[in-house]
Amino acid sequence: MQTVAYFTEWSEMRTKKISIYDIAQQLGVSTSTVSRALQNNPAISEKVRERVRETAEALGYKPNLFAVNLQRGTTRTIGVVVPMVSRNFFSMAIDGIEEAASQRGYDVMIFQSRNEREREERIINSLSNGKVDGVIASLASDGGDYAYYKVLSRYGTPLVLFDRYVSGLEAGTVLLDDYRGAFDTVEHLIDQGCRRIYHYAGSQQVSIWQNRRKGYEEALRKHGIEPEPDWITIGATTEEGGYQAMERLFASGKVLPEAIFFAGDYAALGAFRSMRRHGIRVPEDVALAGFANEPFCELITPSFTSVEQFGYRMGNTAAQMLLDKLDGAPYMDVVISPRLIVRDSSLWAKGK
Amino acid sequence: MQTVAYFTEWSEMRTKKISIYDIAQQLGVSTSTVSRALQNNPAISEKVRERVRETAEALGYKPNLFAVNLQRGTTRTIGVVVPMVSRNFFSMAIDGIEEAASQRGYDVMIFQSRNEREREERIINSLSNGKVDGVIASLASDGGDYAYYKVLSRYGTPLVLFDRYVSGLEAGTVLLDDYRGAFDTVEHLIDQGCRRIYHYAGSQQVSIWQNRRKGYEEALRKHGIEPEPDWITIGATTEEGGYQAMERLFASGKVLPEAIFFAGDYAALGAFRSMRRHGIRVPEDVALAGFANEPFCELITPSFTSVEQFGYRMGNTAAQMLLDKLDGAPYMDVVISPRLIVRDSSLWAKGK
DNA sequence: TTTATATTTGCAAACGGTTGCATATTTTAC
DNA sequence: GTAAAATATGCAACCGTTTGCAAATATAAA
Repeated sequence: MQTVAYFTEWSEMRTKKISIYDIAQQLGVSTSTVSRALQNNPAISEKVRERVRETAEALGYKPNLFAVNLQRGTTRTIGVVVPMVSRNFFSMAIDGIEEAASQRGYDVMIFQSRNEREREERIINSLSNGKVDGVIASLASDGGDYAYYKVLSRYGTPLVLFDRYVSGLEAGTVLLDDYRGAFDTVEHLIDQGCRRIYHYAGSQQVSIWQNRRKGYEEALRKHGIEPEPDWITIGATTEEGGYQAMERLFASGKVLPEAIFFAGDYAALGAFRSMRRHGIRVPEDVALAGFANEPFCELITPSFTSVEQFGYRMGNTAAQMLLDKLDGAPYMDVVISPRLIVRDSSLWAKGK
Repeated sequence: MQTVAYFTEWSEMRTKKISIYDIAQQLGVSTSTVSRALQNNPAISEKVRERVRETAEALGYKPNLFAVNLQRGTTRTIGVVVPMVSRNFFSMAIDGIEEAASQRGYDVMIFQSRNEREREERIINSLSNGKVDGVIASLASDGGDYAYYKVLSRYGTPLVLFDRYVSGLEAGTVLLDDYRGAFDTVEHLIDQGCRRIYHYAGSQQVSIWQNRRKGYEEALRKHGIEPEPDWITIGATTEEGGYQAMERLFASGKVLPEAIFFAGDYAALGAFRSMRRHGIRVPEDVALAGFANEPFCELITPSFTSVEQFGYRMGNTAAQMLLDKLDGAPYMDVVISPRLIVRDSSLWAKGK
């Protein structure tokens, strides 16, 4: 008969889920004994514990995590919210997070905000229902009001922000010293003899772009150079953004700067392409430095000077901090020092 | 008093989790009514449903997912197991998976096998306890016995394999036509006039490296070239692996090939570095082609010929397939066609 | 008004574990 | 041999929802 055939097939396919009840029954003990035995509770005699373990193994028992979580109110899972997993910096950070988490018996859930506020808000909201024990996030870049992050602290879900952050949130932070990275880079360009140094910056709503800009400005001032307003362009730190900005500069007919410091490598790449199209040489005509040390920086010709952000380290540190917090430790604010990596694209002096 | 102070502070920090019980109490109805109302069950009068919704909103109610999951036996979460999230191909795939999943209301958990069998086995085992509704995986590369994947089907957890797979598993697959990608690449090299074409291959335990090798061999044979055994080197498809292999070739003093087809871009990169160290020009002396179309391929000089794998598409398709399977659809086997992208590194003819 | 029929709601049993407390059993001490 | 202490196990409540079934209330038909 049809039904029987179906049933047979089905029951062959998957073995019934077995619970502590099944073990208890088989051994003629209570479920509490089984539960305790499985947790190695010394209240249960070694003999019984051993037999329970054996039958559990034999039956292929796996605890139902939802029952456990429901009871314990904890998930041993952390949520990670990043703009985009496929950006090298973030995938490195996730690598570091995953490593720390798995080492300490936690799982990792990944969510992408795709730099959209609304999406990030949905994610954070869905994360506040106990799905995860804690959250690590790098904010979406379009700035504004991040009040929705407060639902996390309201529901007692710890939060660690890395890379991009905003003040006023109850959270631990793992930040890069963006100011310093920018400062060092610009000072290096000045060392090369450049004085008219432009800056391509990201949205000033976001901490990291703000700080890089400040570092840029103050490095100039330290060396007696007052940056003029039109030396700074604000735009998306994407290849497209950099390309368009450069094209506009060419179209304007203005004299080119001696160097440009880009707040991101991809923007630098876009601008570089535009320069090449116009026959401008790097670094001989214009020196160029980026930020993030994307893998392509050392491979492109000329290789790009950039700032290493230590993504793996940042992610790993953020995860450690979150897990420590879950163990009762207080929040911390960690600042990681970036490293300027000088390559060909900024060696203006040499080009002379 | 200390204790009181603590308590006050604490109670200010986090509001008590509120449950349907609280709503029920406030409204003087039963929890079943609330539960049904929240699910828009028509058995509950519109009036009551409305009031329940309102108070739920007012109280900031969020359902406890563990209770729901425990009851329903489903998690709306899928697990993803990849060798390494920071490899471009995989982070693109994860991007695609996350997109498909979030669109259909699923969450994504990420696990890294780091190409270690033992680690992968632990992950798969932990995934079979109902933590996720289904699994998408790309196998760890050190080959061998993948029997541990069978626990998934035994527990009724659907599985979709992408990129790297192994036969004999009950699973859907999303694969690249690696054979075709290799075949096209090698034929292109032959077009360029190369005949002594070497191949740097990955572990022959793994489907993708096997197929790329086959594609290589058959393309040669099609054009009347019989590949000699020492034309093929097997090793890790990493920068280091490629570099070392190339150094060994130099050390051997043998005559260089006209072209080398690498099973991976990073291996090609390593070999390229070795060549540069020895003053060998690409493509004039030796043409070179890789596989994966890593972002650096188009940026390096000379730009690298490679094969695009459509990571985002593969991940997205795998996720769609898994979610369809969860909705009762059957497994499928999808094969995606790669695209050869010819760049400077393989233009041997031009170099002549 | 009474009875039959819808329409609403509540009771209580799951789901699969954990754990405080009581009970039963064994061991030790007197 | 009995009381006290230590050890080993079980009972039952609980975590927060869902849902089959019964009960209560409202509506319609007779």
